[in-house]
Amino acid sequence: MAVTRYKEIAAVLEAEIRALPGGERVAGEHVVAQRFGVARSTARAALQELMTRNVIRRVQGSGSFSVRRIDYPIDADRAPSWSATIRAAGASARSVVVTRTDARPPGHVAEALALGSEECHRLVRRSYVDDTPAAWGIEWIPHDVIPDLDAALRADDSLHRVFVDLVGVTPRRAWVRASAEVLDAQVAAALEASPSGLGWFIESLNRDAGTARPLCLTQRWIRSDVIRVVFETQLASDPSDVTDHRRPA
Amino acid sequence: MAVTRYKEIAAVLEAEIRALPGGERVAGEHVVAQRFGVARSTARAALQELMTRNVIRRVQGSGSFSVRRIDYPIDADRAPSWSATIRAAGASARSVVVTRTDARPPGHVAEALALGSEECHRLVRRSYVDDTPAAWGIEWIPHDVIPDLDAALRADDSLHRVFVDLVGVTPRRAWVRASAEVLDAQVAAALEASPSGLGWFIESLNRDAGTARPLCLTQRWIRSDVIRVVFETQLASDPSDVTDHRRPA
DNA sequence: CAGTGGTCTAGACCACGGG
DNA sequence: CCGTGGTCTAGACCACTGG
Repeated sequence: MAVTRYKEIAAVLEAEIRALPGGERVAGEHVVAQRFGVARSTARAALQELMTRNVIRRVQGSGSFSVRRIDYPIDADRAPSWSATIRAAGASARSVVVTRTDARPPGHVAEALALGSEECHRLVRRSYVDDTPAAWGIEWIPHDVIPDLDAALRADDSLHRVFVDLVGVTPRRAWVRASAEVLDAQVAAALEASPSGLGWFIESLNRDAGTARPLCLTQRWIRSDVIRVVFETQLASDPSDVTDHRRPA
Repeated sequence: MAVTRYKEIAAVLEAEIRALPGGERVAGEHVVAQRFGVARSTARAALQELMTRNVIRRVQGSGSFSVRRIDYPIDADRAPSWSATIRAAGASARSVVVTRTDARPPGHVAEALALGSEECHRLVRRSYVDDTPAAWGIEWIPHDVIPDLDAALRADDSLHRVFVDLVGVTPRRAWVRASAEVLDAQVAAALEASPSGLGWFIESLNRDAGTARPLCLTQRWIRSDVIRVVFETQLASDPSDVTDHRRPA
């Protein structure tokens, strides 16, 4: 139980920073070194510690900033909407289209969407929380679900709202597969995250609640320093929830 | 896109270490520094990088060792058994009882187990993968499910086997709540993990598959450098089968 | 341009683990 | 005891960001 200087410093700073709102500028390495009378590398160790604990975010050339992490709950009953989920947590959300092309999806994606060998929309989007890039990934959408996707997204940047308002369907999560991963270099760059930062990889299929028609398959990486993903999953039948759609065969 | 020395070194070492089986001793800081002709702190940065990427594990006073991460899938169909899941991944598994007491569970636990104000078993266990502590947590078990838990666990260290063989029930996951967290100091110590290491917190309820009787509520922390938890809220591998028992009302 | 964080050196002392 | 990793110093140069 060795008490080390940099952890003492980290503890002091953490208490101070936790009281701050998110996005606030905090003391940098040189300032911390001076204030506590240590070498810069020691001050740096303290700030790195706070970064791994998701207390601050550091941007080269710019500074260190306090972080407010967002809870992102995933369960079957919640609407599969990035913007609605983020806004429910009290932050601002937006998504931008990076590319929109037509492509043949990978085998298991085509299968999930009940496609044959035909192409479908391949939509690459980046999503933000309070103007921080937090998610990046691909949405695979069959052509017959939304013929003119470009026009639809000009009307509303929320894919969920496009489904509800323009297509007239109610997306619901059919299945989700998720794991925590070390982000590879390409994804980390797309998310403006530190290389070998941690994140979530989430793959999920949305179907229409009424007809069970496959609407959209999402493959998405999420920065775990910005988003705290929480799974709340009913897996088997629960007497308090013995409904027609959840009972095992 | 700055190429840095310690990342070059990390890349070289990673390629070498990935070819090794798990638990193998690898070159330490001083050796790496000599081999690549850099200061020890640079060699250290390379090894730290490999640690955050879950390529190696470092133990003070002992050395650096290659790591083989285990996949731990969670889904409705799989038996909720630590030992069975770990062994299915090709590693050795065991669990030891840390303490066994009677206690009143927290409110939401009592509710999930359909208990009133009575006490139940509070079982603290630590579980190992290849003799590395990988999981630690509490199992809450009603007295009427297993009256003499001590005796039962002397017969078999797998709680799942106790349920199946001695109690004659079939545990199945009813719900799961999971999130990736920074381990707090106490849990990190119990797992012999580095403080502020990363891990999973998983809370899950098991019911008997036949009667839906609540059997056990588990609150468990898992080291993410040893275990790669994968969530599959999946109904069936074949999408056409999904509609059978999972179609919403 | 000044200030930030990122990398790196060449030393030092310490805590810990195992033989 | 020796070798390991953990911490720490007091410098240095660099890349990047912002005004």
